[in-house]
Amino acid sequence: MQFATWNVNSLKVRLPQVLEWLQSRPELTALALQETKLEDHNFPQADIEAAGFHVVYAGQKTYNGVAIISRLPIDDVVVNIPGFDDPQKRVITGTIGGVRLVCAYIPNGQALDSDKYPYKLGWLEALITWLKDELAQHPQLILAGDYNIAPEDRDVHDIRKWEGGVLVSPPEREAFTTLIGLGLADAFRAFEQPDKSFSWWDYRGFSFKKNAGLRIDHLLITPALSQKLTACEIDREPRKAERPSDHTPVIATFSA
DNA sequence: ATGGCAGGGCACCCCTGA
Repeated sequence: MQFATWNVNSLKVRLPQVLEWLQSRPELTALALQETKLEDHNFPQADIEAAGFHVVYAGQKTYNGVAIISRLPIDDVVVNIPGFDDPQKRVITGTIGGVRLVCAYIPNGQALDSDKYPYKLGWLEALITWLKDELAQHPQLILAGDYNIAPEDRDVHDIRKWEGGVLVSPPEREAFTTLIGLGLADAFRAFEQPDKSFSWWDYRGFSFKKNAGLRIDHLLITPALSQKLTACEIDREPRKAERPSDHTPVIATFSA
């Protein structure tokens, strides 16, 4: 079993790359997508199903939007965070092969003095509250997505350029630590990894070429899945494509 | 310190991203 997360920054633009990537990874069970930027009536469900996949999605115009593409059926689908009134489409959850997969696009926050920053912190609080319930019901759970949080300084190419801003602020990192405190593990850090491993690079200033990136896309997993975890990697290849997303996929592999 | 790139809406300049 293999699960991945990828912020595609517009599925309309990236659909061919996503299908090509899925075909290049026949062992992948399911892929969590963020920033589809498509209203549901424009979602390319038929194209994805024609390629042999199951798919569920929840989107809106211009911003946000999430989806799960899977080789196995997707059951018990929930959109957004139950009990949290949010007009933005940022979460979709389903059960795939006995694994509860939560696909989340955590708010960016924009700036510490922006209204979007308290929205981000409140959003994280609501996610954590709801996740406690989900975890009680699903021993095998993955919180996959674009967290918009670089958990540690080693997840930032140059902390001096980012400190004092969103993605690295202490309250956000504390929310990440709270998630770990629920018993979740950062699948990527379960293994020794190369220094300067990132999942996002700015489009500007040749950031990818300079590897001036951040690690903000994560797969947090429950103890029952940690026992089965055999690998976790960031696939940098899609970032080299023409018209790439600024994010690249993160993949976790589990033994049966 | 600033802007730089990309996508989308909408109607070409603005918003947002990270």
